[in-house]
Amino acid sequence: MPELPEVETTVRGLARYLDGERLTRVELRRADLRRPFPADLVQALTGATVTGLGRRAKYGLIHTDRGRTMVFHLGMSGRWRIEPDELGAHDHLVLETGSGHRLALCDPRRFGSVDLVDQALLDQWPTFAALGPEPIGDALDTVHLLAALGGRSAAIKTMLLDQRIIAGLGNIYVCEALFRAGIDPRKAAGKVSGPALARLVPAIKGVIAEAIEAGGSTLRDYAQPDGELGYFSKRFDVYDREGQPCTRCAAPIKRITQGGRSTWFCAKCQK
DNA sequence: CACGATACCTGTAAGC
DNA sequence: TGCTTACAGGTATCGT
Repeated sequence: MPELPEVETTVRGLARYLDGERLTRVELRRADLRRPFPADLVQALTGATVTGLGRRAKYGLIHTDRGRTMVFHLGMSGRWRIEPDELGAHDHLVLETGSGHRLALCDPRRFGSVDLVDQALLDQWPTFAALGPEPIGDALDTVHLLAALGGRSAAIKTMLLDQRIIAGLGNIYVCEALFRAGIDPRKAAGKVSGPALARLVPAIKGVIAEAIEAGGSTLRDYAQPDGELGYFSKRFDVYDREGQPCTRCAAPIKRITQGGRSTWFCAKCQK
């Protein structure tokens, strides 16, 4: 489910129910996701007031007035359910607010995670310290990509999924960005030309920004307990389109496996 | 160190 | 219909 745009949409949606709210009840319904929940999670959050929400890469941030931030990752299948009619087997963490809202972190595959981090130390938190620049904003530019990818022999597709190179790109948007930039996903990262990397930067920023915008435009769906989160509903150019015609040249889109994951691309448009 | 393979876990869809 | 297999939006870790 969630790549950066979906996490951003999720955080914006959660803010409407959590920002400024006191957490009156915190319930853990199992001991772990990918890792155990923090031992003091319930104690740390119960009675705390949410002072703001944020996002770093694919991590969502819920800041509290106790100086601690709940950091959540949605993994492959995670989402927050708003005002669920009833809780199911995959609703692992439940928050209730002073205004009477109830939110449940639902994650069937349990690849997600929840951590508690001192807000003042967030940037130094090892997980965050290792991340590359955000794909949107000024931090990502051609100079950074030239430096980060220079001399690397792994495929550009695989490198772009590495959160140390760029923080927040996932399989969908890497495939889409490489298509927009006209870059063969199989090409060694260090052999992608400067002009191609210069095309890649706006391709990445564009596809991410459009996806966030699309998510934001369907934010009202967020309030529906079983509603989808408003994923990039626009038709993808290549993702999950094996055998279908390229939107630019009509050649059939190909699917290959790289690093154990599917890559879709147009062999004619991407060199 | 760089890189590829594998593990984690459940649901869904396709194939036989 | 029922069983088996492949695959899914991510990340950490283990070999080589």
